[in-house]
Order: sequence, then structure tokens, then C-alpha cells
Amino acid sequence: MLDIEMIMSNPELVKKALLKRGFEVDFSGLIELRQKRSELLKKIEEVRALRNKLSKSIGEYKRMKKDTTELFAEIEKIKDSVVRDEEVLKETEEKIKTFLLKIPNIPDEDLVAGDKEGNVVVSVNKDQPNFDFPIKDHVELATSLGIIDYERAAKISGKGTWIYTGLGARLEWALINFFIDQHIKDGYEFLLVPHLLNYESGLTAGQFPKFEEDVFWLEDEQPKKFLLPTAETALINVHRNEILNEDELPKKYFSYTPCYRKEAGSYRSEERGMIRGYQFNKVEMVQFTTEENSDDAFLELMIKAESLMKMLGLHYQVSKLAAGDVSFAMARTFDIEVWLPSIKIYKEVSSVSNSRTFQARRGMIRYRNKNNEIEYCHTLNGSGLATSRLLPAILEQNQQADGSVKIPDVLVPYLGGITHLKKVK
RNA sequence: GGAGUAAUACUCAAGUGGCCGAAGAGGCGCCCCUGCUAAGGGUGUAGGUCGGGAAACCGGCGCGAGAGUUCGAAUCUCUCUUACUCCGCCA
Repeated sequence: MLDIEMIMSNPELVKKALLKRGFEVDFSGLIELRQKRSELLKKIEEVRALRNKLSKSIGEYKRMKKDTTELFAEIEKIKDSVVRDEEVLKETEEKIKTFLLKIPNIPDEDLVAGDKEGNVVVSVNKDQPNFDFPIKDHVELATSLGIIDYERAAKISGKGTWIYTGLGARLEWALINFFIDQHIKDGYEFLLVPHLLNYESGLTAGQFPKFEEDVFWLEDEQPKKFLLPTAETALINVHRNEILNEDELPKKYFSYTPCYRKEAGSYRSEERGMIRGYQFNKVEMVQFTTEENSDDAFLELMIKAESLMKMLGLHYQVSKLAAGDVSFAMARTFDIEVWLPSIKIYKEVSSVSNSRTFQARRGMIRYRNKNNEIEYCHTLNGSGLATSRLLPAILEQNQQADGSVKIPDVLVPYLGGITHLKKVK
């Protein structure tokens, strides 16, 4: 949520900034609502103050056994005068909130305007791998190595799913464990979080109200719950409605969860296999920090995510997203995209973002600074990393002429010393 | 899933309609005493949010959340949430 005071004091500037992400907004309605709110509030508070005073007097009179008829007559005069105003005020505030909740975050100044065509590759790790043999895509590889079972997954669940089998499951798990160990080493606290979240959590993270359609709902639960689309949604909400102390910041957390997403019918042929599914695995990092340390935290998350990729020895690029490609709640995002040789495309395996105070305002995530003032936290998140997309990349980038796949060295200890996945048929 | 109890400030806790934004204790701040690591005395301190104001300050809301009764609600009524206890079921 944006700071309403900022919008009120500079609507044109905010409007212009949002236009960078292709979001057109007209604040004239909001300004009117604020005006209305201000007038109503003044009126209502005056009447309430008078009423409180009179009520207090009644108490005093009664204790002194004095006659209260006059006071009651006076109170009768103002009693219902603002009832209607109170209703209108409530509606007005509701409208203001609803409006604000649908405004996306302001992109950082250094972002280029426009949609994802404006994304810029800011760095590249390693050269694209060269193959002196006809390469296979990850679906072929996974099938011939016997590490993924798509057909049985379709049988027991449906489309957009798969089963990791045998060494496939162990490889996926090795990735997750490797990441977990790295984050622990870097001083991040490991949280295993609920996967079924309440509405408020989605609202704070910025998924709702705009993207309620994109998640899976459990309608039978009352109040209804949704399956988290990323661990970020849970992690960001850990300190909702809390006031932290500055000296306990930054808070650094990470979690492993499956991510459940509807991905409404957007399958392209290039996204077959494990590139896009209803459920995928991801290790996610989150930081709560101060404005002062916000940019450093972003850098840290970036470096951490990249270092994981480097340790895996994969070819990837880092993209700085254009304003229009940055998601609703975020002010800036850098993506790490891994190279998939079969389709000659880079696919996102990590997204590092800074929401600034956007999520904190929605969820009242605050801290008390050294001067004893209350401020909003800055919240940041970054995948570290999305394992379900890494496995295909490892298969494709590390495939050998004989159809086997070399396991990245750092994962070998997690696989009981296995160095290669070998063909089973 | 059933039945019951509870939710008050940083923590514990008192408070069944007005004198309660809230006793008391701990904690924390300051001062004194003592002197060697643990104790004594005094004193101060109550959050948050919205609005007005240059400020001092004034006012609205606020005792888990929401609604209601009332001139007036921490206190009465209803709904919800959460925690605990017992029973049932279950990895």
C-alpha cells in the first residue's frame, strides 16, 4: 500500500511514476474522498467530544445525587445527529482503503519504463555450454534416466504435475538441502511455515485483492484459506501487526515450501515438462530491515542467490526488470534466469525484490527506531532458489554424449557420492 | 468434531455499568544507601492510531476482532478468532 499522505501531497508525481509500469490511475476520486472524510471526521469528533463530556457529567451528578434532567435533555438533542454521518464516514474510509489496496507499488527511479521488453541483462555467468552431440531436452533426459514420472502424476493428480522418482527425488532434495545449509551458514533463520494461509496474509503480501484468482482456495475452510503460491507470502506475514525493535533488525528468514499456483492455462510448448506446473519447490529468503539498510539487503540477497547458481556451475543471466515487469507489490526486481539449451531460452529461477514499505504498510509491520519513533520496515524477498526449474537446467546443461548427466560437484555429498545420473533405458 | 474456561499495557495481573486509559507487581529510567555482584530505600515511567495546532497542548478511537444494548461499556448481549483443559478421532 502506498502512503496516502504522499499521494495527497503529490498526486501528479505518483501518477507519473505508476505510468512507468503501465498503470493508469486517476486520483481525483481519492482526493474527493479524503476531503469528505476530513469534513465528516471533524464533525463527528466534535459531537462525540460533547457527548463524552455530558455523559461524564451525568455520572458525576448521580454520585452527588443532583438532578440530571437537564443533561439528558441536552444529550437528547445531539444524540442521533451524527449517526448518518458515521455511516457515511465508514463507507468513505472503506472506499479509500479499497482504492489504495489496488494501487501497485511505485517502481524505483532507476527502472526503465515499459513492459518486459525493457528488461536489461546486467550480468552473465559462464558461456553458453557447447555440445558436440545432438542435445536432448529435459523431458527426454528425465524420462530416459528414470527420474521423473509424468504419466503416473497425471493419473493420480492431473496436468501440470510430475513425480520425482528415485534419484530424481534425491537430486531435487539434494538441491533443497544444499540451499538450506548455505542459508543457515549465512545466518538466516530456517522457518517451516504453514502452507494454508488466511486472507489477511495474502492481502499483506500484495496478492489480494487483485490476484485472488491466481491461487488455490480451500473454500470449505471457514474462514477460507489458500495454498501459498510462494513461501514469501507466509514469511512476510510472520511479523504482521508487530512493532519490532531496531536492534533486532534485520530479521533474516528462509523457508522451503512447495509453491501452489493456478498458472491459468498459460502452457506453451516450450514450457512442457517441469518448467511450469501447479506445484513446484522453492527455497525462499526474506528480510525485514530499515530504510537505511534496504539497498544493502537487496544486494545481499542478490549475491546470495547468484552465489548458489555459481556453486552449481550453471550458465545464467541476471536481468534487471523494467517497471512494467516488476510485480504488483515490488519497487524493484532482479531475476536470475537459467539457460535451457533445448529451447534456447533463459528461465527465471530466482526473483529478488524490494517492496520498500509497501507490504509493511499493508500488514502494519513496524519497528521502533533509536529515537523511539515508529517506522515501517522495509521488506525484501528473494528465491534461493526455485529448485524445480533448476533440475531441468542441470539435466540439460550437464548432459553428456552418452545420455548421462553430470551432477554438480557441490551436490555430490548430498547424493551419497553419486556423480552421474545414468540411463536406465 | 463435542464440552468447558479464558483473552486487559513490555510481562504477570486487579477490575461486573460512570470517580478506569485502567489498581498492584515485575521490568525499565533516575537518585540515595551499601559495597563487591547480590540486595535495600526513594522516585519516575504506560502503548498505538486518527484529527486539530508552529508548538505547548487539545480532542476522537482504543482492554483479542467485529456488531449490539445504554446518556455512558474493559464490565451486559451476540458473532468470530485464538489459547488452554477434558472427551472423541487421527499422522
